[in-house]
Order: sequence, then structure tokens, then C-alpha cells
Amino acid sequence: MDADLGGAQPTAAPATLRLNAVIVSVVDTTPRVLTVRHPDGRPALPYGLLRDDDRTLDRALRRWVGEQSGLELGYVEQLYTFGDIRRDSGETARTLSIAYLALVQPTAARVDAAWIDWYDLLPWEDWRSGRPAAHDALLPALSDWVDDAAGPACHQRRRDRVDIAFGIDPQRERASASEPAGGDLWDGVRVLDRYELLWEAGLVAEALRDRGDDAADTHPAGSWRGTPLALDHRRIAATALGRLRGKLTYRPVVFELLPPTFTLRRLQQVVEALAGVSLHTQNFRRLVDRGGFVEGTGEFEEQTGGRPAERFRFRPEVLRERPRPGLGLPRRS
Amino acid sequence: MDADLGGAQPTAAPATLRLNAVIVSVVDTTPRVLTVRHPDGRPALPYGLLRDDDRTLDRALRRWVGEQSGLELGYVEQLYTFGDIRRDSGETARTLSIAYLALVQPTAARVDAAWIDWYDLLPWEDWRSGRPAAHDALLPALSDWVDDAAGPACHQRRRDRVDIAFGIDPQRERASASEPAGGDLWDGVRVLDRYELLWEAGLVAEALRDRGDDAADTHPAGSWRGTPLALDHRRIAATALGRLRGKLTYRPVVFELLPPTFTLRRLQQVVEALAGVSLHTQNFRRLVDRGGFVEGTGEFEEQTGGRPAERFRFRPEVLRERPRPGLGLPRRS
DNA sequence: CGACTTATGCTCACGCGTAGCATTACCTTA
DNA sequence: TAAGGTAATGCTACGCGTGAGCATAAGTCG
Repeated sequence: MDADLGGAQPTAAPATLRLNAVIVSVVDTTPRVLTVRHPDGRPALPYGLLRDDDRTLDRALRRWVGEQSGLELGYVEQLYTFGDIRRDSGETARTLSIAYLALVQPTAARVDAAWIDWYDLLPWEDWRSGRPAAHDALLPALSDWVDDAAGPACHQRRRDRVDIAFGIDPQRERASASEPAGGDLWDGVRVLDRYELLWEAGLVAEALRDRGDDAADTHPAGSWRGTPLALDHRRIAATALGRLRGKLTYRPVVFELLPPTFTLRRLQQVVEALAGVSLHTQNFRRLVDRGGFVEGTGEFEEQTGGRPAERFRFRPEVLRERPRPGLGLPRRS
Repeated sequence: MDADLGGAQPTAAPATLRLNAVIVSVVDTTPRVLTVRHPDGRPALPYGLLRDDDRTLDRALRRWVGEQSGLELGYVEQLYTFGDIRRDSGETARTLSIAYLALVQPTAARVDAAWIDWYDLLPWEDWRSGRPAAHDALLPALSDWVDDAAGPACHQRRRDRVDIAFGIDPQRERASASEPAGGDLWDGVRVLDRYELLWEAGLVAEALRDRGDDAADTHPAGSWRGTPLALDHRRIAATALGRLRGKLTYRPVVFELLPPTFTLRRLQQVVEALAGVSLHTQNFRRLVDRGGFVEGTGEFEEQTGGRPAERFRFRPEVLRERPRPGLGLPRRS
């Protein structure tokens, strides 16, 4: 490699820089994302700017989130930096978004804030009650998109992408009726793949909008398309969900979303909410306490209906006992 | 949440923007990273700038890497955006680095380029020949750092961090002599944790340099400290190694580093080089072909010493057959 | 030809994930 | 007060993936 490598002159476009936050909390069985109102009226992810006196990007994020909403962020993780030119079709300068994922406990959240159900944004991601209804509309539409391909090579690539992203088994395709689609091949982590596929296929409102079609949000609705966000924020939300799902399986991040003590049922609910699948209760319990993730306090929760549940607390020692401590997903049904 | 959220005025510091690439290839059993010469004389990761006409960040990267080195990148993945203020202690403006990981096949690489062994940068990461020798010096030094903590809380936190990052079992600590440290708790993915720990403990040259100590590279050498890079580039290289190790276990990325056909031995070597551990050959073979990752061509490799090995090729269908196809790491010894 | 190296096949045990069945303990309602 | 419902929790059987070794095949080297 030549010695002058990397010696380029700084002629680069001075891009606008922005920090975005996907702030997540789980209330009941609903995973929720904090939104603000964008100038164009649509909901958007909260964002802020980097200041000279912010020593690190993380600190900048915590600072402005605190200033804007009063939220004290706990767990924070950088997600991705988005810089596609299509982000702001209107403006001339490129906008660069550094996106972060943050987890907060519901109690810390202001009640009046504009939280939105994550699965309102991405309805095709929630398998907790079986195959998401959104698939009924999306899969045929994707099939049409596959068939619209120009040339057999493109066709094949599209089919592969759809099959992989949505976990479609080409073998079992026809034997359908008997089995209502198992989702064995569904990979919960591929949230971004799926969103981008739908974008390319023109099945989400942002696709039309980004292509210059105004009045895109007057798109034939149907809840199966999900609620669009401003700019490319839904793409960011998809990235966040995928990342979080992945992380669940090898780091005990769920506990960031829970109060200091909680019942196992509650823990399971939160995991299910994020993973988007129902879990086998008994196996989940075994996993969690034989795995050393939690320990019982002596206390019991008294609620309506059913035997009182013991309250547990997170056992931080698990981090020292196991190299990659995460909650596997013992799926039910 | 208030309606004026996110409406901040763009008073942000106009940061300098830069794209960095960790370009990886494996030759023989050595994982190597492409470097260039930084103005200060130290080796550095290649970097380039974003241009107005680059539609996406990925494309910008491919463009300037091609311009600079003639390399055609195959697999490319965004790693992380670094923006700590300490990056450029000298300059006033903050530099933002968007770092990418790229995998190339050795044949595509120009021979005269300045490739550097990844484990020269991070000598404590290579367990292929048992416990890395670098640990002999590092672990005691880290222990000293732990003991230097101000106050018991800080002490405990430091101890936990060291133990977790380096997979130290506090129980088995004393029973030492008999067992030469198994590394059962070692998590190959925590490369960045380890590097940052060493940085904080002042055990890598960059630490002194970043703290304003000039002549930092005249630091008492010892190969166990690893070769420093310019700026924070070693941190970026550590991020890349961690990410790649993680990805190996759930996506078939290794094949990006291999020619179209290869022997299983070669495949194993490459995985071992990246994972930094030795694998159990028979179990690895079983994993790989029962897992459907490869299929035999009829051809055989004729080489010196030993029975000829069949040449295999990657089986892309595995992507459709299994939700998270990755090579587990059946560790040896 | 014998020693050595590498490739490849096969077995056996164990732990974990999958799937149910069973029991306990409290609430609600008849 | 008894019956029925719901939730929590315990326990077992089974299959598969993984860990660990033994054994054999098929070349090269001296």
C-alpha cells in the first residue's frame, strides 16, 4: 500500500450531525419507545446535538436526553450511524445520525410522554399470539415484488432474501393448510433485514415518501403496514429491536428494564415482549434460576387470582460465573 | 414529553468526519490487518473522507479503499462511531471516526501492502497455543491497578471488571499451580473490554500518549504490551476483533475470507485464527458438514505430508435452512 | 519399508432445550 | 363452606448438539 494513503485533503462535505435515541421501556406486556413530535407533524425519535464540551458521545446523549425529558438513562449502547443521502431528500447537506439504544424502567418514565408501542411500528415482528396477522397481507405482497423482478437472477436473489428474512421454508410451502406456519426458521434478530426488504418492496409508507411521492402517509392504511415515523426513524427503531433481541441471548440486559425485585412471571413477560415470542414458562423458570440469573428474596407478591409469586432479584455474580450469560428462548407451542 | 423536544438549534460543533477501515485477511494461520503510515510515523488504519456524491457510507468506504489500495471489498460491516474528545489531544475540533470492518481474501490483497498481525496489536487475545504469554505480565499489573483503587467500592468494581474481562475465577484463584489456567470463563468476544481496561490501567502505550505524556512509545517495551497504532486506532482494531468473533458464531462470515474451494483444515485454521482458540478437529468437521455449511467437491488437495484432503465449497443454502447459522467453537484441550 | 503426518469415521457420555404431567396455594363465586 | 379457576412451582422423559477420545485410511519422508 502506498505511503500517501490516508493523506487525503479534508474536502469532505460538512455533514450535519445528530444523535438519535431509541429509549425503550416495557409496561405490562408492551415494549414502548419514546417519541417526540417532528416539525412535519409525524412522530419521531428524540434527537439532540453534540456539543463541544461533551467528552464522549454517550455523555452527550445522556445530557440532552436529561435536558429534554428529565430521564436519567441507565443502560446505553451505540447502535449504528446512518448517513444515507436519501435521509433528507429535501435538504442539500447530508445528515448523519448516530443512533443509540437506551433502556429505562417504566417508573423512571414521565407518564405524559409520548410512548408508542414498538409493535405498532413493526407489527410483523410480534409472534406472541402466533403468526402475526400482518403477515397475511405482507407475504403475498412480497411475493408479488419477487415476481416483479427484472431477470431470473434478480428474481432468485429477491426470493432468497424474502425467504431468509421471513423464515419461509420453500419445502413446506405447499403442505401449508395442515400446519399454520411454525416460524421455526424465523430469526427474531433480523428485524432490520425485514424492514429494509419491506422498504424496497414499497410496502411501508417511508418508501414512497423517500422516493419523492408526497402525501405518502395517506397511503392505503391497513395496520399491517405499521405506523410510519419521520425521516428514517423507523429504520432506526428496527435496528434497535434487532440489536436488543440479539443482546438478550448473551447478556443479561433485561434486568435494566425491571425494578430491583420482580416476579419470574414479570421477567418472562418482559423477555417475551422484547423477543416477540411466547416462552414455555417452566423451562424459562429453570433456565433463569438454575442459570444463576436471579435469587429469591423471601418476599411474595400478593395480587389477584392465583398463588402468590416470590419476588426475585438479579444476581450480578452471574457475570463472573458464566462467560456469556443470556436468556435463551425456550419457545412455547 | 414536551412538544419542543428535538427542536434544538444547530449550535453543535462542526466535527471533522472520517471513515476508518479495519481490513482483514487471514494468511496461513495469521489474521492480518491492513495499515498505512500515519504522519506521526506510527502505523494507522487506513482512512478516507466522505464525499457529497457518496450515496451511502458503505459506498464511500468502498470508493476510497478502492482508490487508495485497489482492493475490491467484499463483506463490509459498520462497527462503531468513535467521537471521544481525547482522540486528538492536540487539535481543537473533535474528530468523528466511523469505523468499518471489511473482509478480503488474501489473493485479492496487494502483496506489498503493510499488513500487520492482529495479535501483534493484541497479544493477550491469542489462546491458540494455550494461555497467552502476555498474561504473565498483564495480570499482575492489572492486580496492582486494582489495589491502587481509591476506596473499597472502586476496588470492588475494578476487581469485577478485570475478573470478567479476563475470565478469572476468583474461587480457583489459589488452587492455581496444579491447573495452568483453563480459560473456561474467557469470553473471546470481550476484546474491547480488555483493551479499554488495559488503557485505563495505563498498560498500553496509548494511555500515556493520550494523557499528554510525550515520548510515550519509548514506553518500556515488552511484546506483551502489543504494537501501538496512531490515534485510537488500536481501540478500533479491538472493536473489530470482538465483533468478528461474535459474528462467527451466528453468521457464516468466515467464508468471505476463503477462496471458493478450500479444505476443512484450511477452514478450521481461519476460524481458529480469528477466534483465537484451538478447535477440536473432529468435532469441528462434524459441525461443519452435518451443519450443512459446506459440501464436498470431488477434488482433492495434493500437498506435502499426509493424506490428501477433499476440497469443499460453501453451501449458501444453509442460510435458508437454519435461522442462525454460525460456527460454534468446539474447543480443544 | 517403517515412521510420521494428515484426513476422516465412529462411539459414548453429558447437558441443555423441548414437552408434558403433577402439585401447591391463593382468589372468586356459588 | 365448597367448588372451580388461576398462577406458581416441581419433576420427568426424550432427543439432539457438543465435548472428548479411539480408530482407521491414505498419503509423504527418510
